[in-house]
Amino acid sequence: MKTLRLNSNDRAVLLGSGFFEQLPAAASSAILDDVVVSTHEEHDVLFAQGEALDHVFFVLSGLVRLYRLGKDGREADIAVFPKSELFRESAMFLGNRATANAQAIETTMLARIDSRKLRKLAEQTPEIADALMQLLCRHAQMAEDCLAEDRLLTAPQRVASYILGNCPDGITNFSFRLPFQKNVLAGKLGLAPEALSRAFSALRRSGVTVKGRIIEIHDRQALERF
Amino acid sequence: MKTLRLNSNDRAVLLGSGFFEQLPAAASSAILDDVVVSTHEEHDVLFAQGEALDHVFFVLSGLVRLYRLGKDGREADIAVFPKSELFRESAMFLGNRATANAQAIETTMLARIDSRKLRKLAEQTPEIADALMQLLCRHAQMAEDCLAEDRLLTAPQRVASYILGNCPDGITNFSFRLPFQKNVLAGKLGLAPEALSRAFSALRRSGVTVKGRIIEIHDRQALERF
DNA sequence: ATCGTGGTTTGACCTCGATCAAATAAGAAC
DNA sequence: GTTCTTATTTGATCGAGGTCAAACCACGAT
Repeated sequence: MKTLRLNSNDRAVLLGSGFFEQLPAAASSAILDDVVVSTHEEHDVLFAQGEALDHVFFVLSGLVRLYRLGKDGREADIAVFPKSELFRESAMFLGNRATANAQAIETTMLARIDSRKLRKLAEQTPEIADALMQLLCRHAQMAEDCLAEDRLLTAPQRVASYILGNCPDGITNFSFRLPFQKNVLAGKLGLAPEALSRAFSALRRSGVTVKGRIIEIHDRQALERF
Repeated sequence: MKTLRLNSNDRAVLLGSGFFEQLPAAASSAILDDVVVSTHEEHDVLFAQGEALDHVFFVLSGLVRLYRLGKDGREADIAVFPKSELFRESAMFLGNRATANAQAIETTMLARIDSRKLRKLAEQTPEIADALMQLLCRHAQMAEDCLAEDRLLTAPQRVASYILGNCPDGITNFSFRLPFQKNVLAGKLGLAPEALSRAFSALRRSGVTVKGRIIEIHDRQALERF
């Protein structure tokens, strides 16, 4: 891990993200004032469950996986954060302790925002508090969705749901490229890689074609029915 | 469902809860100013997925279950809220739409706080914003915990974890009464009632005794190892 | 005490997905 | 291209839980 200062490109990425977009420029500047950037190699562990965390993280580039360890060593993914996502904002309000491990899935650059300072700024700036609350809700919502899907859907249904989430409404024919390895998708969906593979092949008869990372849909209806 | 005004007893319950406790009296009063109380019978549906929701709810008495429906009609519990819990605060920031169904598990009284107003007050009062953020984090955390447990633990382990969560640290011998039917506990843990029953009997050999709603633990260590 | 009703347990069976092992494909480096 | 390495797929097996049915039990109503 190397740490650097924020350059103007990084700054642009930050300001263009969902979180900062809705803030007045002054508020953003105040937050970004003393931000530090750190770089991480694939597989690097960013922090571990239980550690003290005094930053909130923003993914400038790369991909981060949040996961917990079972006592037998198995891993369960909680979330995957792509470029432009802010994460671990909730630690700020829960004693600054990490409740999960985080790992760089690929070469990753993070912006680190001092959490104490951010919290203080949130107290003084209603817009920041509001943006934080929206972010917290979004993340809570994602966890809730995930929980519901785990409990209600079979593996092929979860995969279908993931595909549909990446396919604009109303279109029947569509194709897109997975933003990460199938490996990672499997983890995100709470499946073993083998199960994901089998799920894809089960979806083949509903008009889903998989070539490497490219997913093609030929019949949206069929997927929705699945 | 009948609606009433807030009486002084209700008010005491509200003010004694984790959320209001940390607020200055003036802030609490402002929030509670035009709160309405509604009463619900066992099994009443409070709201359904997708409905517009312009209140945040507080459980004055009783028990509420939050759940989603699968397209085959199966239900998956997202959370169970006991007396003194505030819930659906996240809808406030996500377009005031319910993302799940809610049902009274037993006779229940709810205080309904106007969400638009609460959001406005949060903008003006940093303490309220802060309390809301803490609440959001707690709920996000619960969902995350739940997801991790679902993915990492077997049924008996989840039950053990639930029991341990109700047992003070450091004590080896302990007993408590379930705050609801086994039925409900099963749902909360993502299990069929039969599976819960079998889990309990699997834990018997680790020193757990179940008599009706009373759970007795005779060997904390054994439970932790499970 | 008796009856009923609804919660809980037990048994039998079956499905889904985890796991292990092995075969393939797909990149990356040369 | 060739080779090495790492992803992905496929096959075979197994176990955790879901589901259905039936027995059991508790407790309130009569």
